[in-house]
Amino acid sequence: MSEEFDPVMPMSKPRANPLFLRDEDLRQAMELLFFAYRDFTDEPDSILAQYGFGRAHHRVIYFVGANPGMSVSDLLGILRITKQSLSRVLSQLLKEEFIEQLTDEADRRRRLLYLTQRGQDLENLLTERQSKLIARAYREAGADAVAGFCTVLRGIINDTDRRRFTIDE
Amino acid sequence: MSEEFDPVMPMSKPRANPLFLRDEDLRQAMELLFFAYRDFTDEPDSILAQYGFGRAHHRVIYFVGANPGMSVSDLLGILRITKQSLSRVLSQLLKEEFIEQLTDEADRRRRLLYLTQRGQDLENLLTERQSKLIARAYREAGADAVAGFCTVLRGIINDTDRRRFTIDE
DNA sequence: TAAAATACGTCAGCTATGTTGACATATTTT
DNA sequence: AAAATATGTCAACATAGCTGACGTATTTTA
Repeated sequence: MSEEFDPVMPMSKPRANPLFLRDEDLRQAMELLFFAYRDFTDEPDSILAQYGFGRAHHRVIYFVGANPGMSVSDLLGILRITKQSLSRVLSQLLKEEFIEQLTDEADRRRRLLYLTQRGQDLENLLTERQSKLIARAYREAGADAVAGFCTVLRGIINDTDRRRFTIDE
Repeated sequence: MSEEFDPVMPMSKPRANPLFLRDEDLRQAMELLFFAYRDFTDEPDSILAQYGFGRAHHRVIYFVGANPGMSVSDLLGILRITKQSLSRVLSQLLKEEFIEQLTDEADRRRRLLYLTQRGQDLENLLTERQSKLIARAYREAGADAVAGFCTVLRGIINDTDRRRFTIDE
């Protein structure tokens, strides 16, 4: 039953050309994603904890910061969680004045979301930390690697959300 | 999207380094990671749900599958959760015979973890799905992009765990 | 214009997965 | 013999998902 694989899994670079994909290469990708995502969220998580917030609050703050005036249903579509789940964190953020919502006068059913100054400050703090991590990795890797990084990640994302990311720029 | 503020331009070296990192590029990276990780875990999550398992079970099954004979503390070190958290999922997996543990005869305090046939079957199913997603993205992106993808992700991972991924050319 | 659909919110309860802290047991190291 | 290590367990708690039911305001549609 035990396959006698290497316990520490030394992995090698995918070799060139006709892109022959070994199981090992694919496993490496999965582990890279696991470790990178774990470390990517680590520092924000500890900052948020000081505010009594969690990663769910971060997501809301991040996306509202990136898309000021987005509606609640826009946000639900991005996060892919239920409105009941969102409600819990959003209510907190509204109550503690990190986010404010204004009725859309063009469709008064809709509530448009904005960061308050407080929310903006927290967003800046969180994004700054993550930016530094990414920026360092980007600089060390170089422009070509960055392009490849983006290309592969886009390929992992479903067709619909992939359209959020244009290739040019 | 608002570009009225510019919280984090990496202050370091406006070098001959050709990599101009704009706030927008860094935000794109964060969003790519968010969406990719969300979609990467989506299909396994629904398979696991049919077994009454969650993502935590997947991690245990995955890493034990990749490192047969690893100890409980090895696993704790990778997952970075408390032993109490691990205990809950590990106990379930032992009880339902997806994992078995054998006492290490060289150090009888240690319990070495292995997948049972059942565990192996589930691991195969889950890994197969994720492999297909990654393989498609890899093939569409090409070998150079794949290399860049790995390089950047390695750069995001902390120094210690980064050593798991050696580029032995 | 009445009915249906949409956008949003809320109450209640459940599950999964993380946390601390305390304590126990077996085994190995000092 | 004492200390450190590896593992396990009990209890209590928090975060963040989920389903289902229901309510209200507003817009769209038949």
